[in-house]
Amino acid sequence: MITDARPLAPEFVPSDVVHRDAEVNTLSANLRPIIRGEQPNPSLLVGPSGTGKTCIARYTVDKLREEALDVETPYVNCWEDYSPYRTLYRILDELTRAVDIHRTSTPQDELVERLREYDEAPVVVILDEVDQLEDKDLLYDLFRVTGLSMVLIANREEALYGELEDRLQSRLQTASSIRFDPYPTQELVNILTDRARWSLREDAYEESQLRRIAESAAGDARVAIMTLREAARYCRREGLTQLTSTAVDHALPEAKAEIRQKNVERLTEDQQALYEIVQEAGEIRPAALYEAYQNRVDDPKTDRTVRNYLEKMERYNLICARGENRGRTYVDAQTEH
DNA sequence: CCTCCACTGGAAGATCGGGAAG
DNA sequence: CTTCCCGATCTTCCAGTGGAGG
Repeated sequence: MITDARPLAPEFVPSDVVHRDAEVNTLSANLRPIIRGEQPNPSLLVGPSGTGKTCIARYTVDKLREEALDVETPYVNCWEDYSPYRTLYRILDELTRAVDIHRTSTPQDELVERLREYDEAPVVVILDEVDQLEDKDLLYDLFRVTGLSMVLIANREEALYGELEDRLQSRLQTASSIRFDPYPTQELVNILTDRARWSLREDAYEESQLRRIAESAAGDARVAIMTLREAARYCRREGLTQLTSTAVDHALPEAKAEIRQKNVERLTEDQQALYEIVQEAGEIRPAALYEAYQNRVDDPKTDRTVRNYLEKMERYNLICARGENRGRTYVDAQTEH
């Protein structure tokens, strides 16, 4: 029943976007100075996950490239490349293919210097999940590179601004921020209809099934599309030719589990042990957690290191830290409501 | 009110691994 | 080969926070 799986992939950018005209237009207008050879102010796309920020950023930047031929548009996901060094490396890698940059032994300052020297074309960097960047000073360096402009993407504006120093804050004042809200159900249905039309056999789905998916996705397009994909896979496994209600029911928890599983796999052995303990306990106090951890692994790290792990796992949305100081407990994000 | 103490998280320094330079 | 230098990771140290209990 699947004719083309690509439109169901998380990173797919459609050649035409729906329901985000205003956002696209604002972002296009922000970037327009590039065509005249001027440097645009940074743009800041803010909103919860699955509201189309990444998609619209990539889409708009691609359009810009069609109009102004020599624009480079490197994309960095700061969740994956969270250290300043890796972010810089990724940008340069996309710009120059980084042939002679070796993973270590090239100091960070030199990477910045190379970015400054790059003058072949104006550069628009998309920094996705920029609130996950652990050292925001890098933004300041990037702001000062002439010929480089930025599209910043963050879940919550406060999370970003809260950590910034004054000099960065004042720089970001000039940024125009574009707010993304969760999709209403009908818009999700339309998005799903497009994806289904591009990727599934025509007679394989009905709008009522897509609507069920849209309703359960709570405004999150990523969850909706992943659910559709899981449902289609389920049908293929079971040899069904039609998207059924059973398939949709199966798909929703599976889509969520898949997102979770991806995050767990990225953890180290120690971190996975911690995650298991929290998962088994449901809710656990710090001292008990550390004690259980010491018993579980052969060569336990110090408690301070464990706190760094927990912070990281919280950013991955695997666990939640509830309360402060003495009242702190760690909760499995899955059972947390 | 005050003191205790479990807990947090910043800062600085040690150590590791890998590539470059000598 | 050794030495040097880098980022990444982990440890050590510690000031700060706020709830519990005198």
